Amino acid sequence: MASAPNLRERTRRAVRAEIAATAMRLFEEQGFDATTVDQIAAAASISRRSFFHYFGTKEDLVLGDTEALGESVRAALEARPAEESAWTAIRAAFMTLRSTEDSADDLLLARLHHDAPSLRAKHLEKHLRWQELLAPDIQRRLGLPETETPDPRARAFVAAALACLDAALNAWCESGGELDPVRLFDDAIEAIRA
Amino acid sequence: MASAPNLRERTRRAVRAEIAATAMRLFEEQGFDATTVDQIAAAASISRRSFFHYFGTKEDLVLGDTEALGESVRAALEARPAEESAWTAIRAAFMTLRSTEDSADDLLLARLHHDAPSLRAKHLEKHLRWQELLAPDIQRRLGLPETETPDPRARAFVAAALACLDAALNAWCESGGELDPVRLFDDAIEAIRA
DNA sequence: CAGAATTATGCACTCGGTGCAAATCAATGC
DNA sequence: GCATTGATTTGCACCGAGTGCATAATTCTG
Repeated sequence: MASAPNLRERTRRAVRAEIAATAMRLFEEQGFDATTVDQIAAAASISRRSFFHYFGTKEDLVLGDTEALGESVRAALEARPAEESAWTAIRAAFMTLRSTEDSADDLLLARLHHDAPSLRAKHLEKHLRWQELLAPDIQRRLGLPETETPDPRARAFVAAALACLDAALNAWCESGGELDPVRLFDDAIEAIRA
Repeated sequence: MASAPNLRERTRRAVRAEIAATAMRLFEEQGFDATTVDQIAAAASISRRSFFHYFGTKEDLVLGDTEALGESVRAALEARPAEESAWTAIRAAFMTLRSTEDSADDLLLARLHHDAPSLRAKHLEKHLRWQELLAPDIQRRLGLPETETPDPRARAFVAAALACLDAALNAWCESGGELDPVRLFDDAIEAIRA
């Protein structure tokens, strides 16, 4: 579906994919910070300037399309029945993320996040963005009145849920993929609410 | 206390304070991102290179000493009675932060945080650091066994508490200092645990 | 006051990122 | 098939945050 609109779009996607692949190879070899954009561009046979036409920042290479993913989570959240509690609804919405990820190279991504401060920073900023996206629906489910700017309680709720998600994924990676991420997530929530 | 050990230390502190003051003035006038380090250095009658001897990054000007503050919170947390629950203990530890802050220019700081993405990023990284600092004590209070690397549940707990703190302070700032930050914080916790 | 230790400064450099203008190349109408 | 149009590629010059290094100025110590 939507495979070949025209040559332009096809090559654009292909080039983008190859840049990302090349970059990941380099990151794996030398680490994220030690790899420069010039190296990536050279390895992908592209000019430095063109690289920045495909990816706005170096971090974008490893942190996919934040906005699109956030929107999909929001859609999943709002698709849940209205009577569902905030926790069960957001839990279900997060579950939709699992399908897209391939556990094979997820460990690599996690390892990158570990030693690259700039990556962690952008990752957290992504969460801030999601916070704004998911807060309105959660606000409804918490029984709070609608407001122009999200209620701090809704914001805190979403941030806490994201914190549980991060902690779970982090522990899952540190275990080398052994532990069950869903179980870790549920345990984290349990710890907070107890 | 510890006022004048020698001239070196005294001038150092004085210069540092004046750099910070000058910078805040410029930030207030032009915004954080629009103010360059060269401007700050020039306005403080100091060389650009010397600026970086006083502050490692531009963000450090507005985000005080992360490590020291984190340590003080950790000390406050560990000073709480061992039987106290994780929530009440961490709440009490956070309260010790209130005394140091002067509500007058806190609103300015919050406004800076708002339109400066790099500041928000560093702020969140600070929280990550605190997470590691506070997790061990919380882990004990949650009745979890000791581990070398913190239990994800403890990490999630601390992150959630920090999220509540941030949401509360954020709402407090947006209200122009009208709302009660403690009340906001407690309400945020309540929303999560309900 | 002389020598050791800090601190201040200038300089050159790296790296991420952006604006601009010229060149290249695909899509479209004729 | 060809010219025009519009997007893409590229090079170039530039900026701003940091860093390493060597030198000069200054404070502390004997």
